[in-house]
Amino acid sequence: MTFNSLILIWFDKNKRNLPWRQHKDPYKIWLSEIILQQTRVAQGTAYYLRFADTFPTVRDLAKADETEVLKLWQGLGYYSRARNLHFTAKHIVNELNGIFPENFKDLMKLKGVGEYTAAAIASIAFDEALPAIDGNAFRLYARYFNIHVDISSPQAKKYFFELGKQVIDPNRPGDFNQAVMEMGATICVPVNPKCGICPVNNSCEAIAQKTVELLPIKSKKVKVKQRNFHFLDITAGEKFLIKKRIENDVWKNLYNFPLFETDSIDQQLEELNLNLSLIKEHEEKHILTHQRLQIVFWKANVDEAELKNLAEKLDSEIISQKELEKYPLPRPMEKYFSKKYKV
DNA sequence: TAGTCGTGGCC
DNA sequence: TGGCCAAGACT
Repeated sequence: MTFNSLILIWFDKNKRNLPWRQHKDPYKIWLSEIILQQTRVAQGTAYYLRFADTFPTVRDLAKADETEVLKLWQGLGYYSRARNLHFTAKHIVNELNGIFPENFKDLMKLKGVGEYTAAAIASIAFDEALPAIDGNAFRLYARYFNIHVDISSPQAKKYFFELGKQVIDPNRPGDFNQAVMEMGATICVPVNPKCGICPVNNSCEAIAQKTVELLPIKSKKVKVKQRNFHFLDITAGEKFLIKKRIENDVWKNLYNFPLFETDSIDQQLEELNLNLSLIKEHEEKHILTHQRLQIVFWKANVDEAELKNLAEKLDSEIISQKELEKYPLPRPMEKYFSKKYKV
């Protein structure tokens, strides 16, 4: 039997019952694909259910404020996905008359939709026979065909896309793409792949050549930058300061305490002529893909007049605990508050 | 095109 | 523990 018929048979028998597989609504397919970018099904599913429930149609999403969308996205990471999701929803409603693009070429024009996502939506929602090449597809194809092309090289995408076009099942392109991904996510996993129960182990070239553990080849390594964050929890009674992150940096358009990024918080306060007595409340390191953040939470109790004064100086807002439900927060801030207000 | 963007799970 | 990686896209 051929590669595609074997994995489709396997998929029909073993596919997981995931909520976005219950319909062909392109909006919901798009929503699920954006949420699942660089995200495991186990982590993304709850977010998908919340979004689908809160915004059942693209018009509902377009009507929302970006802050509301980011709040619902809080904790999922890669927040540009949420910003682009919202931008694109408005674009579809306002410029495309609320009609979702129905082919790969037009889907590619949407912000936040690249080759993978366009192919996934086109194949799943509109039966267009184009391969969706994600990390799973790279790995499964690299092993099955014993391909030693560096998947972090620019040519790799094109190479695997062309390969995928040759093996995709034109009658069931959406199921084929999902079968490839599901195989990669559950059988052909990066470490200790389950070759013993793999439906294509008889014809897998990497098994034959004993190269399974070597593939796929990926040369690019990430450089990790070290940063020191000092968050200031400046409170007067129930109120404290919070500030929107508008710069192009991590957590853009989310909110955090007034922040000083410095080796010496004392020196920083002196330079700004701020006379604050700070108590170290909490310290932790927070790991991001390209950054290692050393975070210190400082607390300062002030009176209401001083809080107002500092809000102006630090370009911040004054809010209270109850209002936090509207403010999207980076994970460390979320954890800090959940500890602070714990019963 | 190389760097950047989160969080969590696994070994 | 630390490194790797996940249904990638943007600049």
